Amino acid sequence: MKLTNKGRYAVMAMADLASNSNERPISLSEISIRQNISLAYLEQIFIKLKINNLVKSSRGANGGYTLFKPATEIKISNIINAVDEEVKTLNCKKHSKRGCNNKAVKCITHNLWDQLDQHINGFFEKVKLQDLTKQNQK
Amino acid sequence: MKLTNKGRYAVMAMADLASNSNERPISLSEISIRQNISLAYLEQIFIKLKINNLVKSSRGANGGYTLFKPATEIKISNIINAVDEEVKTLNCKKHSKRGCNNKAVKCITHNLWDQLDQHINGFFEKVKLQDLTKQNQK
DNA sequence: TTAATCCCTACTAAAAAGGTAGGATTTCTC
DNA sequence: GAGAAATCCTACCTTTTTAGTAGGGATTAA
Ligand code: FES
Ligand code: FES
Repeated sequence: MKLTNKGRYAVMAMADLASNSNERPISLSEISIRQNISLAYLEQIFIKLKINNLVKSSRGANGGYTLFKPATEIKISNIINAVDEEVKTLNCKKHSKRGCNNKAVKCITHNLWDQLDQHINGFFEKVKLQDLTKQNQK
Repeated sequence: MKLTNKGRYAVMAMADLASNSNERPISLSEISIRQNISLAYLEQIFIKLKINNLVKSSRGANGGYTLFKPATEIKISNIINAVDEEVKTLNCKKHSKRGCNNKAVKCITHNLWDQLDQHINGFFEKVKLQDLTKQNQK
């Protein structure tokens, strides 16, 4: 399973966007400063967020990014998946009959990882971006 | 967060041990063949399992490993932790006041990762090695 | 026209993962 | 006592992934 800075940064940046936007686009340099993430790295992350229809961009001076849809409709899982950080706990291909280690049968721990997978993804499905905005932080 | 082959192998090997032992010690070469894991790599894993009192060893011919305590009393979290695969989703030090990125305050996503952490670790705490033995596989 | 901004591609340094290699030590069995 | 089977121990290595950096190009508001 993977969960690294890229995924964390993506969620941080989206939360920043959701917290600070009031219609106007937010530039990456703003986010870079507020969240202390390198601008060039942010750019790479936002390309993926854009491709996945989580944000839209406006170019040129005073440009920046805005959420593509309301923060109530964006799941954390959408963000994580967008930046290629799928939560993958299984070692084998999920929809194959074969197990890991090239065996013909699923291994003894397969069910465990499968359940964990559902457990984690269920969590990411439940939480919305809205839940992370300043307004909702206690 | 980390969850890689090492942790998976450790759980697999422990499940193998729990499934196949009838008092006599099980050698790593047996496990290596059954689970298709390199012997030398298994050795490294078992050193850690031993240090953490999850297995005990008997050296010499006919030696091998046995569970240190009943499979009903070994949690998956014990195994994962033993091989240094702690589930760590937070970027910052948990018990510090400082946030990630060296900020003085916890970041906007901190609570999310903290909850995820508890979610996953709760799962690993609930499941016992016994649940993975052949007898319990449907 | 200029500055701010997104867009795009390529490269790279450092760390982690996933082992391999080689030998030393212990203990059972013949 | 010799050999074989096993654990123990340390060092090294290769590949992949992570986490960026660098350098420019295209677009647009003022
Ligand atoms: S993880 Fe699916 S078969 Fe081992
Ligand atoms: S993850 Fe704890 S402060 Fe950001």
